[in-house]
Amino acid sequence: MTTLYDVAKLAGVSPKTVSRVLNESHLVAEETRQRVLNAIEKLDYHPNAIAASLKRNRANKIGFIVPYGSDFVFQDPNMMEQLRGTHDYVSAVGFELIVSAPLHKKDALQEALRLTKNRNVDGVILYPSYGVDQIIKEFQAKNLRYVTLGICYDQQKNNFVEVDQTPGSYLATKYLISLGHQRIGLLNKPYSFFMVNRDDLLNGYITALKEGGIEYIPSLVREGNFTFEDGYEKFKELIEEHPDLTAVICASDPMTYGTIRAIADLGLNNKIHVVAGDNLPLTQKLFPQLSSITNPSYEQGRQAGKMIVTIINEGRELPGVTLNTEFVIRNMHPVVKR
Amino acid sequence: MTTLYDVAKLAGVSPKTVSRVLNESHLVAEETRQRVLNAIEKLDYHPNAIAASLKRNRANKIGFIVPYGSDFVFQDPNMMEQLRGTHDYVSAVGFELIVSAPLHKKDALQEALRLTKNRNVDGVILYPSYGVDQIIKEFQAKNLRYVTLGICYDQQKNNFVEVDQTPGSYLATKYLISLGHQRIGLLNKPYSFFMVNRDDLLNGYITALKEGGIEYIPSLVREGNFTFEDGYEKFKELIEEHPDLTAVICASDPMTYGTIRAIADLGLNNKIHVVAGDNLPLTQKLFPQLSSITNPSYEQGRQAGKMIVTIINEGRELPGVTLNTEFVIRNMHPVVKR
DNA sequence: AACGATCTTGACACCGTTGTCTGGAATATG
DNA sequence: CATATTCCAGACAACGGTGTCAAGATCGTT
Repeated sequence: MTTLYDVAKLAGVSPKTVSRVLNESHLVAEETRQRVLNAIEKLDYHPNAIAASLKRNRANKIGFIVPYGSDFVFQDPNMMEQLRGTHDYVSAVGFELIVSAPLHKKDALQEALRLTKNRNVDGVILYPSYGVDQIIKEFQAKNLRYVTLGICYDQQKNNFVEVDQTPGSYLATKYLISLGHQRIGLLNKPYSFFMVNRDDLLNGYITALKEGGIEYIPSLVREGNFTFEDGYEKFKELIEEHPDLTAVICASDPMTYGTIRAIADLGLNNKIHVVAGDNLPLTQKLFPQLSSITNPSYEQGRQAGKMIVTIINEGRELPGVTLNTEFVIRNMHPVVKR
Repeated sequence: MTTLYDVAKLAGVSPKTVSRVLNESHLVAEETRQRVLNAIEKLDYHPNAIAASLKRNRANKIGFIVPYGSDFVFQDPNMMEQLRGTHDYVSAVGFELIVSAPLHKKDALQEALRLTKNRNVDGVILYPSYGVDQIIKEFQAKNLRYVTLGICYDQQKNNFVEVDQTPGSYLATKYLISLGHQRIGLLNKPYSFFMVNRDDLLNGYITALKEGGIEYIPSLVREGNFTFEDGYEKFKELIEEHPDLTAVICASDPMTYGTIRAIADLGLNNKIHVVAGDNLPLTQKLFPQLSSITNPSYEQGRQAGKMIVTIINEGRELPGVTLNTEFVIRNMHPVVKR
């Protein structure tokens, strides 16, 4: 392969000058610059990114670490939206995106550490899961670059992009109440999962109930792990214990799909008012009639990408960002009360 | 950061010996090896992958290039399955996966070349699209490592993982005929899109019709670009021109979703027998009643990953691989004839 | 004309590994 | 016991760029 030296020789300049043309071009005379550019063109020269990385101690790569099997990573549409947001931002500013899902779940976070420590990436974005709260202590101790996505752990003051779901669930519940619903289920996100003292989704729900003068019945709330299967199972539990249920709010779109499937299987079509959880493009296409809490997944990923890049470039931690949820009404949904 | 030299000093050996311990450990005495390993542990040493890459001229990275905007890449579930297959294989053999979708579509393939030429990746997997047939000429001319995914271009003898969809569409059509269907639509993949002289999906369909003694009516076949939107539009066109249609075979799952939505919007629920195109996990969950052509997406991605890694390791081209489709009957689907 | 400031360029070392080559010690062979 | 072979370890250079420093050329200023 042709190197900087070949270009330098052809252009009759020093290697350093070629390097300058490739980088800080204002420090080189225009006439020289053109000579170098011609040589580059003639030789079809492409700078070796690895050599530059070694000298600069910069990989120009971001790791997107998902501590689940790849069957989750690449199948959860919500996660893909976040990944997409990250991809778009970091690639716009010259970083490559390395996606890593562990083959063995327990190795996931060690893999994140390894990637960072051996300089494969300049920093990582960590998807929430059990154990992340522990691993970020290591990142902090070793002064490594990271951002947590979707959540702020208790020991974090910085480096997170979280979402406050209070407004979305509050508005959704309000809306259902305004339609006359009295028994409203909530398929919540897993509280224990996050290891943080916060349950925004539930709080918005409770507040709205209170304002509507409706009793809060804890057994109307079930936790699920965001998956289709959990949506399916938990809804069945819910409707079994509360046959008078007329509406349900889902914490995620896959859970929404599971709920809809359960409703169909139980012959309850058009009997339950379902509110979706993420407002993903796919869901809007599949079920255009569903009102939905909006989860700013794409923006979350984008912000996380922006944050990690800034942290890397500025060499310091950054205060966390909190995004908000909203609620979108799609009136095509039949309103049925039993 | 600690380097090889620090470890060498602490262990009382030469840097090269540490390097040997990290790589070809059989050339070093067991007692020495332990001393080095202890030093590595004590210093929490992590080898600098970039330095090794520079010396070895190996990035240990694979590029997965999708010449569409990220809105396609990360939203098409079929593509994600392929990506997942690639991820699982390459990460199992020690490669990182770099996912790259261009921000501006026209730059996509140049980006693939750039990534490869500047040694960011050792090779790329190219998703089919306009222009790929041109770009692989450059890869071939420069002796760069690549694999095409899902298709074999005319000038290719090697380095592809294609899928022969003849069996799937043949069996699907046969099955529909056996149920008594006479007017069977086909929402085909885009023929022109691929720039190759082959339309396996159509051929299987035509063969089955012929065997069933049913006339092949070209206007029952519409091409779509795999998307939800195309499924929706093309089905509407189809049913408008052929109101006697009773069944339709879709080339992809997103097109299947579009078709199902169109059917619902037209009030034709349970009047059209739909055969899905990919047999994706998500589709099985959403619409468990659908029979489906199986598209070995995951396996395709996996094979492509295996192929590019082998090509890189052995330094030579590899004969292409052809995967087959099948057909899965799910009998829950109502059979309605009009 | 002398001087300093600015612009432009190059020499050189270095980033942190690994490949090549060499050599001594240990072991096997005749 | 001499020699060949194998095993183990180190010296050195190299991968292909970039940072630092220094220096010559050019220009403006007094």
